[in-house]
Amino acid sequence: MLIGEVSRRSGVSTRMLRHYDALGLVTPTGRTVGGYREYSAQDIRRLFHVECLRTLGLSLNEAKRAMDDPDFAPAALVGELIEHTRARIAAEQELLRNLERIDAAAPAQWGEVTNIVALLRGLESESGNRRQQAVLSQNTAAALPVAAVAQAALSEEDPNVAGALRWSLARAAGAGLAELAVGLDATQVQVRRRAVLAIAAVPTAEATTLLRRALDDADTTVRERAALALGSRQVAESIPVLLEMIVAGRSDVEAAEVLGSLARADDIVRAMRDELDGTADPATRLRITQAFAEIPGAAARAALTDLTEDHDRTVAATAAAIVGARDRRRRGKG
Amino acid sequence: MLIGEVSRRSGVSTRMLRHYDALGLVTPTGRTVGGYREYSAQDIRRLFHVECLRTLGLSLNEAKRAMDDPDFAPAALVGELIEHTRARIAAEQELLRNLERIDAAAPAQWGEVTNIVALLRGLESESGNRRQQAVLSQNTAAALPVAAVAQAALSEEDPNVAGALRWSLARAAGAGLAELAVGLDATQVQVRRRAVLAIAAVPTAEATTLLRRALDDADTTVRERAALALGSRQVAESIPVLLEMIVAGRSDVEAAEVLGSLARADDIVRAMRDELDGTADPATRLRITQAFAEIPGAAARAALTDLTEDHDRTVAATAAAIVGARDRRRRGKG
DNA sequence: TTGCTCCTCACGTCACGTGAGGTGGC
DNA sequence: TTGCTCCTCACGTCACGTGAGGTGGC
Repeated sequence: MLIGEVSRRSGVSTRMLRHYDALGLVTPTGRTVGGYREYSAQDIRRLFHVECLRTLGLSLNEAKRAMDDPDFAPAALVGELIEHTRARIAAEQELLRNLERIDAAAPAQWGEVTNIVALLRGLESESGNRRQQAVLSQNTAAALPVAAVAQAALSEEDPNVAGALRWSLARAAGAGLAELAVGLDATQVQVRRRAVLAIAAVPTAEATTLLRRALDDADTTVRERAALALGSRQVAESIPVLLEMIVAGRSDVEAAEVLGSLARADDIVRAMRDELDGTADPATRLRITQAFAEIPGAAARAALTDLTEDHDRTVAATAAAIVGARDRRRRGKG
Repeated sequence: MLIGEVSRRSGVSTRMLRHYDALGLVTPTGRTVGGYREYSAQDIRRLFHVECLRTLGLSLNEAKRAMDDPDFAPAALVGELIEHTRARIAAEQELLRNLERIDAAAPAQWGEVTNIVALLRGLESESGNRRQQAVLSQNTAAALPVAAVAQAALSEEDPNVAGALRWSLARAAGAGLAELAVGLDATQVQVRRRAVLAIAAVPTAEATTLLRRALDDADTTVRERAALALGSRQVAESIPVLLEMIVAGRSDVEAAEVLGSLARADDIVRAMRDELDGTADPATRLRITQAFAEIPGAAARAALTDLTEDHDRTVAATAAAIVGARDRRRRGKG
């Protein structure tokens, strides 16, 4: 069979058939009188062997060795090919992720692309300083790969870097919330805690909705972070958790401050008086008493006046001091 | 900054820095009196841009265009890069699957590898003939990528090719059963039907265990195929389904034959008499009567003798004919 | 004689590595 | 003077594509 027909049947170009001949990979057994290459059935079979090995990723030289060297066993090379292929796939998938993030950021110029790539690479750095710098050096106006930043915020262990990431997301005005929402459903508590902190920094209605969901979280810290954020947003559902914090003495000062900022003072005072009646522990009663200082209005004042006659002398003294301070403040204003 | 320091800081070889210079990609702004390349801060920044674009998979020429041509927008090229990357990943994953199948077949020589690749490619052919040929041309002694063959058997629509695949798997003496077992749990009925047929062809105890499971399948065909196979293996659990087949008139001849081959004749006869008493449909009663012909032993003979006096004249005549035939056979033997 | 197929030789591609042979500044 | 760095020129790698210029068989 002449080279043209071999090429047509095998799909290998005549150029490559001559090249295989030159390498000694597939040498036609004969030549015609005119000097044309003449391939035997055996040659064709050898050619198909070569093409088969090439589809597995062997180079021409490796294929030659595999076919000519009887000691060159397949097992080792196949194992190596598998390993290399896996590594290539992993690298390509990493590249694809980055490309998709760039695509999502919709950069208008190549300069922005460079910035995004620098950020993505920075976020993957081992050094906390580098990660920090990568986030902080972002241009405010530039396109941001929000999904990547959000995912980084969910897995960032360094508190400083995490803070920078939250700040960056907060500026993105709600973009990236979808990724953070996924973090709220994570099995790992740490991820949920990071998620609630990051969402709390986003000043949008969607963020508020997500924070409401976090109020039911199994983890106390997640619930309390959500409550503090919701309280600052004047969401009444946060009140029970905030009261719980005061009772338990966990971030009770912050919780009291947030409670005080909530508009529905009467409800809160009622709930706090219930808590007060329900416990005998002096430390708890004192914390609740101190929390009254943050609540404005007549109801809180009435509660404090009652407390000045409390049987616990420390509570009574504290209540008296707060009432005195309130009176002075009022007089100062008036 | 001289070329050596630039190279050390950027990780780009001096060779490539000169190459970038030659291409006009990154040209150092100045030269020293001695003719040394001198890179400015601006040049270095440009170099980092180039390297960033290269990590995205841009060629040097594309990077040059991206940086120099202000009309060359990123969106289109990034989209293209994403598409190409996806295509490459898909191709690499296909390659990986094949490599793993070859690895699992543990070929000792490259010739076997070629055979396996030819088989794998043949199985993926559009033409039924080619697929058929690929299976049949397998050397009996050669290493077989059983997993691939099993998966092909589960999805093969051409009945001839499917038969060849089952035959090939049956010879593999139980290898590939794990993949076929997965097919038994498929949501698609067709896959489960193919799975039970393929498993039925495998003459091992593990196959029998799997067939028992198939007796509970939601699909009638799957159950009946399992029952026929189990009956031939003398598994009594198949009896109810086989009886059901006779009653319903589905493959009742085969079912009766299998029932007859089962050793526990008395139990079967009792079950069949129960079925007979429970139905008034003449066609069903006739089929059951005919099925008695396949059951050896005294119990079947007694049942037939009773049936010669059945109020249905066709049933009575059939029973009489079978009893007559049995007597002749016995006399012939004696 | 006209197409067609085949031949050899050789350059181009792409992103480099690796010399050879020579020079400049400490 | 001795290292060290830098210079240019150029070949090699890998798997090809694409000619140029020429020949053989129908």
